[in-house]
This record gives sequence, C-alpha cells and structure tokens, in this order.
Amino acid sequence: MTVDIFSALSDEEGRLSGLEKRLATLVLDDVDFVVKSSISDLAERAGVSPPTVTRFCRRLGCQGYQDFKVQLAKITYVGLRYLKPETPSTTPQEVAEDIVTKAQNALFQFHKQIDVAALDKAAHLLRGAEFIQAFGATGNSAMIVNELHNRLFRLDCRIHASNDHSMNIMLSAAARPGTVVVGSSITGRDLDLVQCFNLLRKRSIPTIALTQSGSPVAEAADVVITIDLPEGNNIFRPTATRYAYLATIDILANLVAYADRNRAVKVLRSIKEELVRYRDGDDRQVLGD
Amino acid sequence: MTVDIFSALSDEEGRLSGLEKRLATLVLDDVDFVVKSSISDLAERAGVSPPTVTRFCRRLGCQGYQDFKVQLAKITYVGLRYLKPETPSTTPQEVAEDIVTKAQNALFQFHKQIDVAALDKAAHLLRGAEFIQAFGATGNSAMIVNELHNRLFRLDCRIHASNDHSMNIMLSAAARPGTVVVGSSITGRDLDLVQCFNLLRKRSIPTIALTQSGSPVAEAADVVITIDLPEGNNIFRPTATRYAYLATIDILANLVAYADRNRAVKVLRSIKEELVRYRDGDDRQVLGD
DNA sequence: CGTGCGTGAAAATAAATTTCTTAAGTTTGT
DNA sequence: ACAAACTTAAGAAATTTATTTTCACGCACG
Repeated sequence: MTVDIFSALSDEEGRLSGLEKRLATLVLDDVDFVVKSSISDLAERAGVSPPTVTRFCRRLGCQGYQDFKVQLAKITYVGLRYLKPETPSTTPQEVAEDIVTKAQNALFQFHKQIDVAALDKAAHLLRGAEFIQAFGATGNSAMIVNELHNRLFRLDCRIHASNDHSMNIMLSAAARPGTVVVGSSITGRDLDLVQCFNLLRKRSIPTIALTQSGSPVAEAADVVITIDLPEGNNIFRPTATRYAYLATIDILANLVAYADRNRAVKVLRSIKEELVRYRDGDDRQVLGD
Repeated sequence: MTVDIFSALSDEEGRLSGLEKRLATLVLDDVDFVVKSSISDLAERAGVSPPTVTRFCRRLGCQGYQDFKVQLAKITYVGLRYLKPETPSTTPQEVAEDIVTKAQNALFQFHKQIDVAALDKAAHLLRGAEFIQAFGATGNSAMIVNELHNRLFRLDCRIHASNDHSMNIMLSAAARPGTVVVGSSITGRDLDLVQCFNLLRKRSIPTIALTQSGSPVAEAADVVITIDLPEGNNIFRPTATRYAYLATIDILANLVAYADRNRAVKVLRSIKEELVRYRDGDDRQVLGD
C-alpha cells in the first residue's frame, strides 16, 4: 500500500521545521507543479536549497525526492481534495468532478479500513441463516438493505428487507432461531435499531451491524462491520459514505456466494434462464438491469 | 487530466517496435517495479539500453522517463487491473480489494465520459417539472430510480419512482403535460421502457434516459445521459456500473438543487428540523441515515 | 545499394545526494 | 543569569547517480 504521505504532509505532529512547513504548504498547494518539477525547481520556488528538499522527503517517509514524487503522484487522483479546504463547486463540470472524486475518496478511505474478518464472519452467518431480516431506515440505509435483499435472494437466501421502524420491532419480536438480522445505520445512532438489536440479543438471535465503530448500534450488535468515514458538509449533496456501504454489500454478497458456490450458481442460473425467456432470448442484459 | 498511457501501453496500434513491446509487457507486468526503479534498472531488466527506454517513454507521449514514471504512478491505484487478465479472487481479502478496485474503476471510467451538458439539461428539465416519474426495473435500475426519488423529494420535487413494468405503461398513458419521465436501463435493452418512452414522445412528455449510448432506450429518449462501461463477467458479483449510476444520481440531484438553491434549502431545512425533533435533538445524524 | 529505422556506446548534461560547514537555537552546568 | 556544550537546521560545494543526447552501426525493405 501507498505510504500515507498525506497525513504526513498535513502536519506531521509538528515534526516539520520552518522551511519544511513551507515546503509542505507549497506541495499541497500545487501538487501538479511538484510532480512535474525537478528537485532544484522545487527548491528554487520554495526558496530553499535542494538538500533541504531531500531531507524533507526523507522525513515524510520517502526514500528520496524521486520516491516522494511517485508517492505524491499516486495519491493525486484520489484523495487529494480531502486535504484542501473545501472549495464549493458551482459549475456543472465542477459538481460532477467533485462528486466523482468524493465517491472515489470514500472508497479509498474505506479500502484502508476494511475488516475482512468481520465481513467473512458476517458472510458465513448469512450463508448459514434460514432466514434473514435486513433493517435500515430513512433513505440511505434503506437503499443499502434493499440492495442487500436484491443481492442475496439470488444466492438462494431467504431474506426480507424492512425500512419501517415499527415493523422492525415487530419482526424482531417474531424472529425465530435460525434467523439472522442485519441492520444498517450510517451514524450508528438509529436508536430504534438499537432497540431491535437489544431485543434480539436477549432472544439469542445473531445480529450484524453495518455502522460506525463505537456507536450505540455497534455496541448492540454481535458482528460489527465498521465503516468510519468523514462526512462532508454540503447539504445539497448526498453523503459519499453510501458508496462504501454499497461496496460492503457487494463484498458481503460475493462472500456469501463463495461460501457455497454450487448453491448460488444454481439459483443464479435459473433466474438468468427465466429472464432470457421472458425477454425473448435477448441474452445481453445484466442479471437484473 | 492524465495522459492515457494505458491504452498506449496495451497496444498502441502496433506503433511499438520489438524491444518497445517487450518494455510495455514488462511495465504492465510489474508497474511497481518500474515506479521504484531508475531508468538503468529497468533497461537492464528488460535487456535493453537506457536510450531505448527513453525513446519508449517519448513514444508513449511522455516527456521522458521521469514523466513516464509519474504518469504511471498516477494511474497505478485506479485503473490498473483493467488491463491485466482477470485473476479470479478467492480469499476474502482479495474479494474485498477487487470489488473496491472495480468500483473505483467504474467511477474512473465514468469520470472520463461524463456528458456535463446532458446532465445539466436533464437537471433543468427536472427542476422545471411539475411532476417526475422515475422508471427503472429489475434490481439495479430499481435501486437507481428509488435513490433518485430519495434525493429529489428533499429538493421540493414531486416525484414518484416505479419499478413495475405494467404500472409504468399505465403511468405513461396517464401522464399530463408538466410531467417529466426519467428512465434507467443499464443495458439499454429494457423494451418495456422503450415502449413507455415511445408512448411519451407521442404525447410530448419529455423523457430522460440513463443508459448505454446507441441503445434502443437511448434512441427513444429526449435527453440521454450515457453511461458506457464494460461489464465484468463474474456472475457472483453485482455490476460495478451501479457505482457510476449512483454518481449520476448524485450529480443530477446536486445540479437540481443548485438550479434553485433557495427552494431546495427550504425543504432540506424543514426535513432536518423534523428529524432532529423526532430523534430527541440528536443532531449528529446524516440527513436520512 | 541506398534509405530509413531501431538500436546501443559513449559523451554530455542534468539531477539528486552526500559531505562538510556554519549559524542559530537549546539545554545544562556553574 | 550567563556561558559552555550540545543539538538542530540549513546551505555550498563536491560527489555520485541518473537521464538524455549524439553519433555510429547494422539490419530490413524497397
């Protein structure tokens, strides 16, 4: 994985000296320039000597200037804007770029924190379940659990997705052994979901949470898949965290499928067959367009 | 934007000479090595002379070896695996990484082809609509149009999302002037959607399609937002194209909001207020967790 | 039997790093 | 409180390393 040069650049806990701080600012300010320049260009522009630049790079954890440039280039496309002060994007072009970048950022950050063990454990729990309940409310999490439904029913899972708080309580109270409950909450402060989880724990029904670590929801669940991402503050913009959640669903679904491929492939095949028949033999569609 | 070194590397329409092809293979085979090495290391490993490497870089459109390395590093994180032959991922770790990478790839490719004009046009059409119908069926597109609903109702749009083919026909037949219809189809071969669009065109109701260019659905719509991405072939894996569609929704929603900020902010504020009140003053939640 | 392209050897240039030196600040001892 | 000893930051010059240019050779194709 890439050295995390960014956190280093942004401050480095005061380990940077005066001129080095100047360098850091310059670098963050114009990554493109740095990536294109030689050490002496950069030194000149920063008003320092080349050796200072070399030392700066080393302190950031790189081998030297070249390595530094490469590391920098690596994270240029993804991740850059996270450090820069939020410049509100206004033109349609900017809006589009910004949204895509944020989405990639979310995936990037998520990628660094994936808890494979938890995912795997959850997948096996799901694969073994006789019935799955998926709870998620108010838009974002609703989308996520509906998507979980959409993915898992194809893999021969019996699953129901519910987006209704009151229903969820009833469903929790009615759940029999053999049931596994998945709940999603981006903030982890969905207290109705906590209530469901508590009830389920008392009844020894296993629960899986997709949520923020250390949150009430996380505390209440048996298996916790944590997704901790910073939230943007543009109220006109849906949260980029959704992309990470969606990826989580995809990973989960894939792991469930792999946990018993034969079983999964059987259902997938018959769904496909039926779709093709229904659509008059047009085989070009994705499974579930 | 980054020079598209990848397409150059992968074939270059036969413009590469014998040794250069060898270099290209080596580079694709071990990007990490190249990115870390000096020109002479690379030359030695490829069994060529340093000048050949320099010429190779130039032919690929770079200024020299350093520039080449930087370009390469830029696209290392995103986009790389697209060129490599699909190695089936089996361990949970690999599955997770692969899904995230594919999702980022989808966003990356999407980013290069965004038709801002079409998006902007669509956004203004939506902002001006008295009522919006959103049609999308069979899972993937269903998620997308439901998400569109979830985004737009917050912005003071009157919108209904429907995932039912027969309903869609009825809704199309019933649509009055002032209505705008959005339809999503990943493959563009959703013939029921085409039928709806044809009906709507006859009745002069404007339509917006999110779909593949040149497809039947695209032909039948007034405004076409094209999303053309290669499909993976792992049947256990949902299509990564969904991430691009989701980004499209986010962009659309943001543009609709910006088309009349005051109007949008008013509704957003009252939704927020109501949520905070309902949740006992906990203000930390995302709008619609 | 040229002409042109691909190639490498050697030379020239450019880039980066090391070493050495100085200066400025910090700590410690009296 | 002051100075000596130490530490750290920084650059100049020297050195090393890397890259590119130039030039010459050889092979393929007309």
